[in-house]
Amino acid sequence: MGRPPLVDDPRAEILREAARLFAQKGYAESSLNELAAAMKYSKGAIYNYFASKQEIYDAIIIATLKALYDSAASAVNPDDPAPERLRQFMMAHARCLEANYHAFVTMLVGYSGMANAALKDDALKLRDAHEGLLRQIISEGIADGTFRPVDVAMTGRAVLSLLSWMARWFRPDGPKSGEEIAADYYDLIVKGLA
Amino acid sequence: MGRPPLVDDPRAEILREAARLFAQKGYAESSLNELAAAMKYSKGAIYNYFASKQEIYDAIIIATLKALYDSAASAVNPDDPAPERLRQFMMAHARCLEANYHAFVTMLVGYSGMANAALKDDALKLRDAHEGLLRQIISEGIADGTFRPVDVAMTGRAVLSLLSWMARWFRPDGPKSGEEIAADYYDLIVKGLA
DNA sequence: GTCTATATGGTGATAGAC
DNA sequence: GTCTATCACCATATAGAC
Repeated sequence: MGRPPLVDDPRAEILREAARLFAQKGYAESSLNELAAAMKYSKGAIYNYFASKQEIYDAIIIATLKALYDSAASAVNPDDPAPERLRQFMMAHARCLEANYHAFVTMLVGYSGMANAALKDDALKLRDAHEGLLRQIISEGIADGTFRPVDVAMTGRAVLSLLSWMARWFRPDGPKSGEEIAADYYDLIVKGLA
Repeated sequence: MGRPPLVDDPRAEILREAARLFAQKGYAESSLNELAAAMKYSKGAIYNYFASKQEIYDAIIIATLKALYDSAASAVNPDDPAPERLRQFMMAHARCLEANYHAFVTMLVGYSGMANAALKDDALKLRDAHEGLLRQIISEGIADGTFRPVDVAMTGRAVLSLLSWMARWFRPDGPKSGEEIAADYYDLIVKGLA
């Protein structure tokens, strides 16, 4: 039998470290030399787990989108009224961003070309599923009269804009937690400014 | 006397074409060969107007931030009530994004490292001035009772999140103009969802 | 001012020993 | 599975003719 890996789960470790690096410097600006140095691996070892640099990036994006959708889907309780479900959706997003901070930043700031067509398709499906969940909440809120008759697509995009942009300015060691910020945003979007 | 330039304003032309390229592929993924080819210039000619690729990027960011601040400052009429000024601010942002679409995308998606420390400082000052303008509108709206007593910094960030994220999904040839979207967002943020 | 040709360095990826 | 050594390539940037 072969020699055991140096660490428990090399693939996961590589993805974690790569996300940290990509978030800091951007995808193209990060070299595999840096990645190898940061995790005390050699370039050769990395290529034993991933066929290319692009494959590492793709894996980060897919895993993060999947985590985002799963967190939203499991946080939203279908039996609750629409406003409460919207709150659950937003809180889950913020929690997920906080838990996968570097991956979210990578997704926001990095070059967004996915090489593998099948994976790109998966990514789009996950994003659509996630946004679809949100739109359904808004639609049902309008249908039962708890929300004003707003444009569903536009309003969904507004909610996702607030949450997505968090990756740009949020800091894990900042004064407010992700959930606190999501709660503030929920209040603002539901009650409005006036 | 020397030979005249091939085009009227080579520097501006280079910046325009570079923004288009950076927006499409990202900063690091774009090469000066591509840039030169796209504008039927040679690499050597470009280096006559900019000392480095980084200098081109920096110039795009500074010019865009300046245009954004100027457009907001000149659109907001100090004599109008806070809600109307907020509307003016948001509409100006959307107009500016539409008019400088590729530069806004470059600013959003590109690698954000500015090499020149002085320029980086300028960029931060412009951004702060722009955000300060927005916060003042919100503050005065709260002070005179037209807005609820919300957290000013948080609310300002929310408004800028909506507008900034537009660079990610807005398409100049899409069904709605920038101003129409800004108007929708204004309604949502002022009236709320409920 | 514009071009072609070139210097220089670092990148992603591979080969092959252990 | 991990490493070192190396390849082939393409990038930014420069030099110098016109």
